[in-house]
Amino acid sequence: MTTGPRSGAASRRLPRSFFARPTLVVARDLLGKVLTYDGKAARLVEVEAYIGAEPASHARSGPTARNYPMFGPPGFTYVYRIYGMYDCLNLATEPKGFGAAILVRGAEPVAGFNERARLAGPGLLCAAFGITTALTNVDLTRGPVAVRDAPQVPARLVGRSARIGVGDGKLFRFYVRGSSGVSGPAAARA
DNA sequence: TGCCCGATTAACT
DNA sequence: GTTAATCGGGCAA
Repeated sequence: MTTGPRSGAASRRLPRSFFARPTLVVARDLLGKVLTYDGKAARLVEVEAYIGAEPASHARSGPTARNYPMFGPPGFTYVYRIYGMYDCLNLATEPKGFGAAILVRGAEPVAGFNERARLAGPGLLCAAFGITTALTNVDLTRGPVAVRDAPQVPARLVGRSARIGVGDGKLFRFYVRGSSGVSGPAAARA
């Protein structure tokens, strides 16, 4: 996999307790962690938080056949299809009576991808991984999709901004400054 | 049952 | 900056 003293040993999955915290804290801490699925691995560099019944969230109208993982236990996936053609991966957070999840928007390839793989953008990331809505509501602590521990990104490299494609001014987007795995124009990566 | 539109992306002008 | 691709969810009727 990666180089380093224990390169062969796969790092451990993040435990349920990692996700069972306030969503904004989980979002910030997810930067630098490694998403794995189907022999592929990528370092997370851009995420967005969606918390409760705010208008921008799929949870705004309460639980439905699509969004129910947002209302379920922390540490499960929520995958939805957007514009009829792209899938987006979310990670449910917080033990709760309201819907909350983190949208995985960008990552840097670590292993298992071809050289041209592009993971900057939620639709592209899922397409590169092969993640589809069939993988919604799977347990990150036991299922085929996992998030593995890795060193925290230093605060000086963490950017925060409004969410992409969301009109409100909430600073719920977190990203790694300067990373090629961050979506959007250059200004959104600085 | 129909209509509108979206947590997107790429390919235009 | 604008628009097409493409379709299921949510709400009005």
